[in-house]
Amino acid sequence: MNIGEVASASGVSAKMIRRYEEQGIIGKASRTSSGYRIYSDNDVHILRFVKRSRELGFSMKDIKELVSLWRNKNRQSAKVKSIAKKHIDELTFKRDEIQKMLSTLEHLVHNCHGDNRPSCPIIEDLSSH
Amino acid sequence: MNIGEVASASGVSAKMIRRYEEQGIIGKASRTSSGYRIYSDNDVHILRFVKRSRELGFSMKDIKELVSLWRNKNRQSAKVKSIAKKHIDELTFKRDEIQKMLSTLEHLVHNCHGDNRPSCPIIEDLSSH
DNA sequence: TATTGACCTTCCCTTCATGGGAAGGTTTAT
DNA sequence: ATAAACCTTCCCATGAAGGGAAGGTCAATA
Repeated sequence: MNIGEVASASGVSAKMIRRYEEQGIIGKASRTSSGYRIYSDNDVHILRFVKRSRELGFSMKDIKELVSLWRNKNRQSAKVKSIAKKHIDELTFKRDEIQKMLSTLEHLVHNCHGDNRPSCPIIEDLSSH
Repeated sequence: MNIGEVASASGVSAKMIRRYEEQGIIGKASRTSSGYRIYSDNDVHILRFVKRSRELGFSMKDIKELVSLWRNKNRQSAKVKSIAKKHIDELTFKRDEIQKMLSTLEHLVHNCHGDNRPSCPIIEDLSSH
């Protein structure tokens, strides 16, 4: 398979496949005599793993480690679990930060008439802190 | 006040104050004969407005508009409200995406032994999608 | 066989908000 | 006078992705 084929088979763009190769997340693809990258079914599998990891919000740094644990038949599940736990903590923090913003904004929006007059609790909040 | 003084008075870094000026979010500061920027108390007020808006997660593009509405005594609160509503929708979407990731991850982590054996439902999820 | 279109290659730029740091000029206090 | 603490502009980095240019390759069709 060339890069376009493996891209549509995996759902990862050709652009990102080249970038993952640069970053050492996937191995360097072998090349045809004219320089085109060549891929196998196994590469599709790896790329799907990366894609699923991204969907769960893992950073590329974490994914690099997860891929290497995946390939390591002697891995300790404790290592995988600790990466996932740390990620859960980060996502929880982000979600809570967003929730705090939302609670404030919803309150302000609720109290704003939203008409053609200038009086506006949203602007008042922004200018009074 | 020079930029360092207005930075500590407003809580916005000198770096960002210069950038906001570049982006047209705040007006161009006047200068001393040697080129140093000069600020007034009113500039502190504007910078705090910007800072508070960032704390509520607004984009710089939105903030530019909010600042101009703030200054416009003939503004329509409906305009402010619509910016805030759109932002609420975006934050809600983000929060929900994160929540979906969290629900999956929490389930996986819960089922992972986290010991020195390789068997791991987290890795299995990632490699089976 | 020649052309054309669809692919591939690398390289650089853009996003978004922010920070780091270099090189050089200014102010202030000792 | 000198040193510390400022200021200036300019370029680079982050993280994950995309846009697009310039040029090479491949395959099908006229």
